[in-house]
Amino acid sequence: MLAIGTLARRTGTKVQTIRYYEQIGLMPEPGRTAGGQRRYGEAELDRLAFIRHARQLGFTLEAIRELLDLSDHPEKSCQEADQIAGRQLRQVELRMARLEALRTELERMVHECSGGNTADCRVLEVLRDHSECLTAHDEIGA
Amino acid sequence: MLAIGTLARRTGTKVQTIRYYEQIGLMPEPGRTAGGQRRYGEAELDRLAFIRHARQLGFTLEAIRELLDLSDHPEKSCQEADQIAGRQLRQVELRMARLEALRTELERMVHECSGGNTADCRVLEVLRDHSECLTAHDEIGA
DNA sequence: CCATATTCTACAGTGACTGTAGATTTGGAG
DNA sequence: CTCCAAATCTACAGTCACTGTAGAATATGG
Repeated sequence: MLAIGTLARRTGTKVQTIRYYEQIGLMPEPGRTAGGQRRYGEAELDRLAFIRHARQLGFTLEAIRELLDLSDHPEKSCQEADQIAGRQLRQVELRMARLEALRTELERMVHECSGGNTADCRVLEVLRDHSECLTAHDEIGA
Repeated sequence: MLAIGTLARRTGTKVQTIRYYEQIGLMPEPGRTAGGQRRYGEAELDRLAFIRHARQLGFTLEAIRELLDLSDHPEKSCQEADQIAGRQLRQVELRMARLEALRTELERMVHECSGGNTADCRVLEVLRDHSECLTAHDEIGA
């Protein structure tokens, strides 16, 4: 029987995060000791590891909820899981493309800055005038 | 004199976002009509455009606050602005490296999925067992 | 003058946690 | 068995950068 702290250490999760997952229904309500502390088994450890790994791959908790549901029903078609992963892949590719545009622009800003005073700072100048940008970077939160 | 909606349209910002920027002190309190509606001038338009552009480049509002402060004092050294931009560049590069690792892993997952049922779905299998990953992807929120 | 569009304030909600306060429980040493 | 420090408990507020909502007031064109 594993205490919540052990589970946390083994999966690289904060204790509060585990309780949060329980609260939103991603993790099941575990058994309790007489004193009211949570005790977990191996199944819960595996489930939490699954969740954390999916988070590391950038899946949202909603997507993870679906993946866990699929994983709980081995007779269901794999197609859905494949679609979720495919969607995630396309999102990652999109974010990379956007970041690439940002990188180019930032590099240019930094390299062109000659180090005088802010009156003719290249960094600030580019920020002031969008038309100086070579690449398009229209979305926020890329 | 520009109404808040005009400012919003011209800069691609939501009206509430402009009020939010005012609330946190990023935008100044503008003049008001007799009826209490906000009216802006060109200076505010420029300032908002600066903010939005910096947001598109991924700067946090805190970094933008510093950049605006530097921009307001043309006699200060450019060095600080350069450092902020450099920091942002390194962050973007880090995020790109992480996303690259994710992309590799997701691609592998999706391509190896043969389309049976979830019992032997490659996507779910990889999520279940971290050791199957070829690349390291340790940080969440990359 | 009136209808419609815009703006106002104030507050709650988002996602995915993280942090805090104050009380209780647990596990091991003596 | 007693004591103590570490871990855990609940409940709630805070983070970031917005976004959405309700209900009232204001502005504008016909």
